[in-house]
Amino acid sequence: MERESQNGTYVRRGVMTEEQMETLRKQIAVYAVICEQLALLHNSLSSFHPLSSGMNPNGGGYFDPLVASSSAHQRISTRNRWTPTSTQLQILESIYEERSGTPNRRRIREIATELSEHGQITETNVYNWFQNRRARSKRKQPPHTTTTDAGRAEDAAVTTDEKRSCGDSGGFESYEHILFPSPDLGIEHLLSRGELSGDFSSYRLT
Amino acid sequence: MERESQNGTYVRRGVMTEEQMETLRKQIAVYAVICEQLALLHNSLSSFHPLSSGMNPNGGGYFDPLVASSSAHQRISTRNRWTPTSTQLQILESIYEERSGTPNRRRIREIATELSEHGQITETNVYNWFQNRRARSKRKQPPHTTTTDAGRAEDAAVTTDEKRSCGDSGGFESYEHILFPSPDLGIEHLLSRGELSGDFSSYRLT
DNA sequence: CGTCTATGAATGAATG
DNA sequence: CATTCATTCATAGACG
Repeated sequence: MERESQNGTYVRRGVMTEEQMETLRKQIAVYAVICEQLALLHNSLSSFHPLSSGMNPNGGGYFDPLVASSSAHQRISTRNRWTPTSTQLQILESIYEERSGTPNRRRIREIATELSEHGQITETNVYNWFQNRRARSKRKQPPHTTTTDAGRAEDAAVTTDEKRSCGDSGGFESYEHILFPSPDLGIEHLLSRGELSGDFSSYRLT
Repeated sequence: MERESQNGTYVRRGVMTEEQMETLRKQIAVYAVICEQLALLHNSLSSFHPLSSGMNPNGGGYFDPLVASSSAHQRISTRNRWTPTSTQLQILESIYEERSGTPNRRRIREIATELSEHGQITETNVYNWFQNRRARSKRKQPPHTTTTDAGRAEDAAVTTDEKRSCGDSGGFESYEHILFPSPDLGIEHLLSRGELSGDFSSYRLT
């Protein structure tokens, strides 16, 4: 299946800041979950009403638990390091956004408890996550202390450090013209046309 | 389990009208497209820092046979990974040699600035380079205990170092791989995997 | 063309 | 907190 990707999807390279990337990634994570849900739904529905999509001819809506994809060589085997599930990540990200301060011990515990419903997790994991998250997002803004930073000014042209440019969170508004310059296939377009909710905070997929 | 319906618009589990089915199918299709878009986008500007205008083989002994003149809008990129020019590499190596210590933030910046004379580079690149360099050289040399390095062969043998590991969360381990298993991510892919995090009914995006 | 290898990058955890 | 370490993922090139 080949996509169109004609002129429409042309994207200017080199215009996205690190922060924008993060926002994008979050959005992607959200869509991933949505799609998973839809996929599951689809699977269960398929048993009643087989669709044309190349599903498992089995019709049961089930799957092979360990599909070796084309280039995937992932081992589901033993890994000791905690890895957040996408759901957990989403929650963590939202929490991170709403309060920039370090969650105190109490808060950490709450978060850990909540997240444990979506997968294995410990308080230490949560703690570390916040530590790292903060430290790493901080590393991208440092050169902004002084206006008379002439010596560094030229860096912007070369290394193009991220410049603070987005203050919103979770919204596409600021980027859509960058992300989807094509007027016929923008996110806003897609969202507004369907019966599906266009707002993340209120969508529900029973 | 059965949703109480006040009017006919509610869906009772297991009983779906054709119309609802159609709606659902549309939703799936729409999300599939969105995800594709996001995936594509991700591929296009994968790297969080702009490496515009490609790698200029300026002064390097290398130049890409594929660099062309930035006309092929397709996905010319995927060439996102920074690759040091030979000149840069030499400098990096020499710096690494002279002070095996840790180049601090300040130093990194200097190096990056200097190397930018010989090609596109960012501080992050330099940072990563040293990071990797150190780690790599450490992994090779340390078995200097000589005689005992025979037992070192089994690296995959999980050295009983069971830290505070977490089992699985009943879902996938890393969301990113689910998201971008391959350039051709589509609903089919999601459907074929059919795996999801078990419960997703209560996540919120705020 | 498929596989292997070197290496840039991402990230959980540890250390000061 | 700021840095650093360790492990892993992903991909560009090399190789056959």
